[in-house]
Amino acid sequence: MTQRGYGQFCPVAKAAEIITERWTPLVIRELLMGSRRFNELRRGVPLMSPSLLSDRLKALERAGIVRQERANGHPEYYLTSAGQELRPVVEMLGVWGQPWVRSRVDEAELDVSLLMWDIRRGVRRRQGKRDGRIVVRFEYADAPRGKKHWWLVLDGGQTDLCLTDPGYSVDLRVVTDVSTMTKVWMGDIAFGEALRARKLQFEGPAKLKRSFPTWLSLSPFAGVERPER
Amino acid sequence: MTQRGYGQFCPVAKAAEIITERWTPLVIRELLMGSRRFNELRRGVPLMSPSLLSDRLKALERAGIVRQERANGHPEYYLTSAGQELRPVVEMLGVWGQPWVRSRVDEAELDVSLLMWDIRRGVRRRQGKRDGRIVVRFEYADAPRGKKHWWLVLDGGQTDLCLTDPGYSVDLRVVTDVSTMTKVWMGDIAFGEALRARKLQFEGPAKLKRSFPTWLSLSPFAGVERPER
DNA sequence: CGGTATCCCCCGCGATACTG
DNA sequence: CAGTATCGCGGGGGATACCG
Repeated sequence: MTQRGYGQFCPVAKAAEIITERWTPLVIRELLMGSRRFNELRRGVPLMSPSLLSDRLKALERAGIVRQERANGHPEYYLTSAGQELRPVVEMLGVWGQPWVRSRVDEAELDVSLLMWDIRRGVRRRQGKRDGRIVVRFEYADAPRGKKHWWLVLDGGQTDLCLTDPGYSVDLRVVTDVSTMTKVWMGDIAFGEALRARKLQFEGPAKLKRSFPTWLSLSPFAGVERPER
Repeated sequence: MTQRGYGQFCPVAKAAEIITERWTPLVIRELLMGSRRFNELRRGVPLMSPSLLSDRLKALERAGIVRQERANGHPEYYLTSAGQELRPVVEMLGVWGQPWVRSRVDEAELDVSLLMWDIRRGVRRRQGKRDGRIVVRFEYADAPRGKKHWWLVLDGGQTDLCLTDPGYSVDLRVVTDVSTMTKVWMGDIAFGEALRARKLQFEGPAKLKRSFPTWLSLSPFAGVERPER
């Protein structure tokens, strides 16, 4: 954004100088979503180069938005209170963007890894605790080689995501395609709707099939009303 | 911002692709503030080149945020309803930025023209109607040559701003410096405070002096609470 | 007044490799 | 895992002039 500033004292301008730099809103989004570690942040913005992420984190630190801390030897990035106050800004951005997104579901932007990473993050943990380990296997026929099969392992409140068979027996199989699962996660189509249209199939115990949609949490913007444009 | 997009389907990313491009938030701010004509917009973002402004307006039109219309022969730019829905975003940006601005009042960013333009826009019109024409002369000793004296002419609900004596008799003289007037307008210091500190002086009928602060409207963010950072 | 056209610089950022 | 280092290019955007 060649951010030399706008030369204006207006608060909108001053705020924009910092947080509307390229990638920065997305980095803040990741931090707001709870990502802490460098590579964790990277997974949320996979197309951003590591050096640029590093630059941005430093810029945000200088701006008083981010603070780096060490947790058992590892650096972690936290939002300061000033950073947390950006939540409404990012939220409004997403709320505004939701109808826009709906109008064009760009196939080129479908990204299984990103989707699965979001799903992993959103899983409501409590479920895992009640029923011991649960292993869900996602199968995307249309995903690129090496990204077709995903294992989501819920165990004792912890959630792991694997691209290689962790060896546990699979409790639930979800067979679908990237586009459908993305739309479901985005709130564009309802879970049951996808099932009925046979765009998404389930295999497993009835009880698990019933509870699955309750602990698979959708995008934070899935519920936003989307009036026609 | 080299806006090739972020390659993400997330609504925050999609929204950011459009409205966090360089200058765009400020252009939207100007439109939200009621600017309609091309050169009127330019005055709000004086450091932006006209070709770039033109580009951005077209991009915003393509994005469905702005619509160009012709009013008695002259092109005017309006926010569509999608564009108007950006008000909370820009507002939150300003509210967030206000404390940041306070911490550094960058002298280099003081701009009399911008300030006077903002003041002109904010003047509550009704006053002019009641009392016929009112001419206020602003005198900034520290302003650059040719920008020291400003005439604000309120006449029949219309407000004009001149850099050359329009010839009318002056009803009220305001003598101050750019930094002080900017701080007052930003809500950093109260009007009375500036008066008491003799950083700002008045000359004119007592009645007008009393009413002046009531129809000189301050920055939309003047009232925002600014906790220490 | 309301923009276009052009030119060119510069640096942001993408790519890739590498290190502690 | 958590970043740095380096390099090169592309094009964004600043400056300026000009046109309808």
